[in-house]
Amino acid sequence: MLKFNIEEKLKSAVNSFAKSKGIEEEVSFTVEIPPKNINADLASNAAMLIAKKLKVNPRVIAQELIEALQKKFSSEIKTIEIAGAGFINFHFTDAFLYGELSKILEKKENYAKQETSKNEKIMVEFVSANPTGPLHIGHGRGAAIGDSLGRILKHLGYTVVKEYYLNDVGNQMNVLGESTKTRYRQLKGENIPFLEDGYKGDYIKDIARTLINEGKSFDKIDFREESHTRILEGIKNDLNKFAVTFDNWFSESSIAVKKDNAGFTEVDKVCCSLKEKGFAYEQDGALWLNSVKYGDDKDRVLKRSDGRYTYLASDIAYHKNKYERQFTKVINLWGADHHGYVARINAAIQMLGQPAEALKVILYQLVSLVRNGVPVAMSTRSGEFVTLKEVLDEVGTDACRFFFLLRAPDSQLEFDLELAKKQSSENPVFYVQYVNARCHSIFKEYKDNGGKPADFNLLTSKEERDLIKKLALFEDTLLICAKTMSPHHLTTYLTETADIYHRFYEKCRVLGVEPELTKARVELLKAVSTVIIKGLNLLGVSAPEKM
RNA sequence: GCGCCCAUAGCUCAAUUGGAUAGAGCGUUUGACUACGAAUCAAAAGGUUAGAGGUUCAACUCCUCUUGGGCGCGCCA
Repeated sequence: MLKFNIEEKLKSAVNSFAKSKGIEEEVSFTVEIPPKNINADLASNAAMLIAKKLKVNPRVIAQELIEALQKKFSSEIKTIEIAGAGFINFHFTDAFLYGELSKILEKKENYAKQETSKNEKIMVEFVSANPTGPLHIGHGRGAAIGDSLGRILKHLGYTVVKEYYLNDVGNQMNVLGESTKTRYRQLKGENIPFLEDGYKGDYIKDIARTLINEGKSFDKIDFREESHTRILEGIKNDLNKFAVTFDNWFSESSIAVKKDNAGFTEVDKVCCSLKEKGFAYEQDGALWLNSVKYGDDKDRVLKRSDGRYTYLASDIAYHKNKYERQFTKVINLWGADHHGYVARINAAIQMLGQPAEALKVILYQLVSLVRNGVPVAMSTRSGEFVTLKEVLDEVGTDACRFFFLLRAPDSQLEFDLELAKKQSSENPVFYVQYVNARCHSIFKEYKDNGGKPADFNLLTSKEERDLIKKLALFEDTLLICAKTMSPHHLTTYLTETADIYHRFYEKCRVLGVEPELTKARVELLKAVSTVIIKGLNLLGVSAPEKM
């Protein structure tokens, strides 16, 4: 992991030092930003780890290491010192920090783009909610995480495709059609019972009502198709409102229904091939996947004894298709309730000849919805759920996305509807957006009357230095997000940056001081604004100039 | 019963993946608008990181057990 673009260089220097001491294996030391109370820009535990291997006093090793590093990094690092049990603390030269600032100003919204790893092609598959009902609040969390992760990876220079897998075949679609049909007849006055396993949500009634209003005759209506199309349209509208975009919509029917010239679907073919390779076998009239072989608890059915394929069979064919499209890394975002499914899909992709690392399933814990402290059940079938749209209408896209991206996917998220409404003016998203608004009102007032370029050497206060350092960490933050597959580090980073900015703003006047200082500070603000706008953009949050 | 995830300030959550005195927001208390936006800032209070052991120079982080919660265990999707 890079730290101020310098960590890698430091690491190799330390490793060659270790080698000169007779240590052959890599020393896995860290270079980190020290806690706030430590007066240093970077810190490393390298000496402690080397000393341990050599069984000598860490502070002695630290002293030798410092001498070796000092010469090598004189342009970036001003001083190095020993602290505590043997930590090595680094202080940057001003020139190094101003260089980072110039880089942001020069590259603007392309700042932090990476040149490496261009040949890696990543797919992020997320949401993929069944088109049997509107998106609810849980889907929203997956949507926010997947979309932002995709944006971040794209910004880092990877080729990224964000995809939605549409489960548009299977029994559920028939149930959906029947549900609408029954509602239609009921609305027409027929006294018939509703289906026991039907979809009970009001949206079904709405569709039925619309169909009645459109006046088509009953026999001519394809209830299944009409329901599917309308619900999908609603899903697309909600995602659009939520600033979530997809590069591709992949339909299950293209692998499970569509046949080739010989009359086989992709699902047929992949099952057949698994069987040939010995990964699947017949038993009790069904076809089983030998997923135990790759660590699953038990084998899984691919094809039922009645001849119908299971969902898993489709999913394997789908993943085969993904790799045929040359993705080197496939990321799936699933709700935590699907975790039992991870082992079998992992097994399956290995049977397809992929290394285990080619698939990464990110499980996000479900959103537990609370209204005035009372838990609200969320089931598409019970019809008793809160839709994403409802929440968006209440709290807005920016607040909703920021809120979802504030926490790690692993943490369970409690979403109190009443609280979310109240947060309209206290939500941390405004705290970050306010930074950009403040910058822009200064830009509006400022008049650049030419002259010499800005002199960053005038930016000497602690507040300015802290701000520059934080800006220079933007790139690291994105890399951490990519490494941990979670955008929430960026959300935290932006909040911290906003905090440092607001403190700077309080202490340092920009307008009305010496013209040269004003000029330098305006440039600093341009860099702040660039990073804040880009950061918010990667989260899918707007950065208005006026609020 | 078996498996996965989680437990951190009154509440909601962080902690750069093993580092130095565990941090934010909300809430509470006290102060700051006659210069760039007070959607802000300054300060205070709040912790045995669920509990007990273990590994380590160093544990919120890794291992074991206990307790408490969420979820999953179908020829459903």
